[in-house]
Amino acid sequence: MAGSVNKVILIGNVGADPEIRRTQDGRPIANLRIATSETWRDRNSGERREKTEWHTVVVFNEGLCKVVEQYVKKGAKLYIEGQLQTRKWQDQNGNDRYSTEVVLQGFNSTLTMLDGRGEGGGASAGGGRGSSNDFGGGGNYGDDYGAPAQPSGRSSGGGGNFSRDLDDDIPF
Amino acid sequence: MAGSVNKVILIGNVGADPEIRRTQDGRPIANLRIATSETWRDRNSGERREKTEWHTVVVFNEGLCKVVEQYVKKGAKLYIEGQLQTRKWQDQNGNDRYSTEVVLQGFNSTLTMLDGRGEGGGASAGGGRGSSNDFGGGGNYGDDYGAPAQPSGRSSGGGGNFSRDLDDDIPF
Amino acid sequence: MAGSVNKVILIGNVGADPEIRRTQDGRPIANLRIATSETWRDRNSGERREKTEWHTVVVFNEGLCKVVEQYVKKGAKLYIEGQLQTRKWQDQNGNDRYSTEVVLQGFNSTLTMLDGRGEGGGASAGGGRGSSNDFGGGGNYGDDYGAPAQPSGRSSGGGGNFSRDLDDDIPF
Amino acid sequence: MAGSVNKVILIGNVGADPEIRRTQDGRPIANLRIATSETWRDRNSGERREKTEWHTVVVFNEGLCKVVEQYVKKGAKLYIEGQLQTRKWQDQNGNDRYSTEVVLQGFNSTLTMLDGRGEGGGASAGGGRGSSNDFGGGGNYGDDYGAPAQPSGRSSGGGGNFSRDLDDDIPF
DNA sequence: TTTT
DNA sequence: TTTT
Repeated sequence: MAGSVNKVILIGNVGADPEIRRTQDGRPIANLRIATSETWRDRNSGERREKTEWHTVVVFNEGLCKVVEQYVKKGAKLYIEGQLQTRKWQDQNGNDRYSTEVVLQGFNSTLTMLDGRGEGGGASAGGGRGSSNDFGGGGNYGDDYGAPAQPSGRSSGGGGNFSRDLDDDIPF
Repeated sequence: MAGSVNKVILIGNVGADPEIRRTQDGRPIANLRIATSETWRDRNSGERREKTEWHTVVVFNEGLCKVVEQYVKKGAKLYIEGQLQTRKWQDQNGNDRYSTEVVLQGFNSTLTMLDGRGEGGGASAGGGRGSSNDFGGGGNYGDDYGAPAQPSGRSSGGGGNFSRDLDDDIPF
Repeated sequence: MAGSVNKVILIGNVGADPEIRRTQDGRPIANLRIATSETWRDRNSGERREKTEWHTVVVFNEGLCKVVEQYVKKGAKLYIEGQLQTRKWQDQNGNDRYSTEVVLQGFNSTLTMLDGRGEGGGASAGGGRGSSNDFGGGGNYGDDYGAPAQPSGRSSGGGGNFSRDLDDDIPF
Repeated sequence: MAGSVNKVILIGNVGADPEIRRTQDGRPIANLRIATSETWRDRNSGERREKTEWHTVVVFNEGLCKVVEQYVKKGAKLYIEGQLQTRKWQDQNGNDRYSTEVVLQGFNSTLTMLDGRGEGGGASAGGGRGSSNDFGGGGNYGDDYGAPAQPSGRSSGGGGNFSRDLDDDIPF
């Protein structure tokens, strides 16, 4: 469809240390659970109330996976920009089930660490691909094909085909 | 949780005429299905490929429900700003199921019509509250409590007019 | 114009303690300077480079001004959601000058503190309107007319409690 | 600075046919003026009011420049995702002046056509670089280094260094 | 200078 | 399962 946009922006905390898995051809995939929550005061009782929402985030982007692997731990506060994607899968009874995830893949995805935790080294989001950008720990991690928007010194993406052929391996 | 953000931005087309339902106390709730899609050329085969993603959007906001009721039809192109929310429910076998929806509710939700279709009347998004803003059909529909951000003639929550007549007092 | 969107999202640090000023009729206006920056490695020299961008943020929203006044200090990390606005003014020689600012005003503006600093009390963003929501310090501060998007205990603009007790009625 | 975000999202109409200029080494730069506007009903007078905001958008991204060159005309409705950037320049009297622009450059920039105008051909956003994606007219144009987020068939960016050494050539 |  |  011409002219469509599918964007999710989250700021929240990671509920558990991320799981990193690998495809058959060696590409990493990171799974995160991120909590966002809202607090308000009930207009009748005056009590403070809170509601927490849990989001499943799946990182296909190689550079961002490295960042996740190296720096993201349980409790980390993250800024995430990705897309909504609903996967269809079958449960053990053969019934269709659907899981909706926030997917970080491709050029418009971002993951940024918002607290100091896990920093220190030389995180490389675009990393390992020769001319890639080397973002500092806790920086703004562009995706594998990405280059930061800035006046000079842009890197180009690496090659390689990508196949998300393991959808069914990642139940909700 | 302090400092969390949960935001979804979609631009897409409505797959069917919206359903409007009502709560026991008469509030409207609109359900929409919105499609976003991406087109790309396969880097191996060179074929053009497309992937469509369907999103369930639930509008709790009364003003936005009115807009949906009056103007949104199958095929309409919309800009949506809402939140991710996952509901737990039981299927007929008593098994837990989860559905993730884009919810439009509260102050940070928006629904804007991006094509001319369905316009014409005097849609009132803030409607029914006396001093509310009356957005024209196809305009930018704030929520029930919303006021457009602009320099003059702004309405405040409880009353009183606002005039940003001091623009010149705030040099760069 | 039908169907337009004007949105700025910033995460950055406050460069100096905010200035709060008041209009003749007593409304507060807060001015903030926020820095965002990007780091990358120059693809030729291999050097690490950084570019910092400074943004002027003007908060017209009363509730958010209170938050700024009470909690935001130099160095604070903020999430800001506002609109771009360009003001015309005259310099001392009578020449037209333009300044572009990120304006927080009206229903679609947000300011959220992303670090623990300056928190503690009972910041009230929706404040001063009786039934308003009372967000805790460091919470997600809706605007003056705002209510958090959540299933129950929502306040509506003019009155009446809201209960999304029909969750189960809206299967996927 | 670790963990910063600088993002502008606009939906608006193009005020005039875009200007495309070229750097000394042949790279295109497109300048657009985009209008967003808001309509509301004055809460005192009941009159309908409107305020239009004009934005200067500068496209450094080669792929997006091609799209602009081929498809974007006066009146077109666009979705833009870019960054805020303030340039310093000197006026004819040698005084410092500042212009703030929405810059489309690097991995997190997008330009999408929201109306049917100008469509038809085989717009190529990533185009002309071998393995690039070929988005259809009116599609979602990723940037030069970008690939659409989708399960398979991703393309990588081309090479080449980029230098925005012509800042001063683009006064407001 | 756009658009409705 | 996070965080305040």
